Amino acid sequence: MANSQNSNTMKEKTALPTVGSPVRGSESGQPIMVLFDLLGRRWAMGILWGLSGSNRTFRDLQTHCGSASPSVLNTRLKELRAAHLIEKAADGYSLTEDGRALFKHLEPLGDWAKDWAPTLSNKSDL
Amino acid sequence: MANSQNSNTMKEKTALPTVGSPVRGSESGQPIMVLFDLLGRRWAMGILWGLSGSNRTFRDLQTHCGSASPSVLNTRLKELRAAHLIEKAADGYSLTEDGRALFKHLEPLGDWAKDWAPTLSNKSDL
DNA sequence: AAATTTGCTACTAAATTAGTAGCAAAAGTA
DNA sequence: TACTTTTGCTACTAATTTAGTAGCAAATTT
Repeated sequence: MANSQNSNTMKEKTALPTVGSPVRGSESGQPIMVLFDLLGRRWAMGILWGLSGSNRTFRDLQTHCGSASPSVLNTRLKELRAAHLIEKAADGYSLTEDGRALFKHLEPLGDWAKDWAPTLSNKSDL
Repeated sequence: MANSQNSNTMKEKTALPTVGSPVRGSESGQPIMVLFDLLGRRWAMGILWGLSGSNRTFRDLQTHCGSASPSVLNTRLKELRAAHLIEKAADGYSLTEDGRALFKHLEPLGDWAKDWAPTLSNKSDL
């Protein structure tokens, strides 16, 4: 299959967030904001979530992520790889050590969200 | 000042994420994805972060959030209020109980990010 | 009662994402 | 070996979201 991505194929418009530089959503360039910029991009967290269970191929991720268009999915995969949160394994994409560590912190949010989410429909007053 | 926002002034195009319905970034409508959709929107996490220290007025948030344009900031504030994560107090916007609980889970990410972020510049190979 | 500050709304431009089509390399099959 | 299917993308246009600027009315301060 076409693994045509060599080191400098990424002709992105969107800069990868880096420490010390202003990122989308913050001028500070503080680590937490860099992280938030990255994770805030569409499908980013969904990908991490999807890979937490098992490795997945591109096509696999595509269907798992509902309807993610290949262009966005691929862009996000590149970014997450550049951020060393995911990597390519023999059987598809997988979380790196860093990615797994991050997921550990993200996971509790899932449980919290289960309690929180229902209140949206109930208390909703806007 | 103009508190012209009565219950149904929100003529948004973007739907507020709710449980059970597909959200941006996921078709599942699972709580965690609803949360991610909400938090993933530009400035959302930055606002929570900003309010975690102290209450802030609209204008205050604007400067704190770097350069957030009033339109986006206001949209986000409405969404976060609808999600019961923030609310209006006498001295500006503040986190609700839910918001504070969520922040408790988000906070550790800040520490983790401090260790992770530097590796971006070092290991970067894309 | 001015002057200033606050909390927005409105509008246009720029950036990001969605969505569809398609193709070359790899893998599987006969 | 030749053929078929699957995988991993790239390219392109349309739709949606965000940025950015201007401005105004209510509240607050002087």
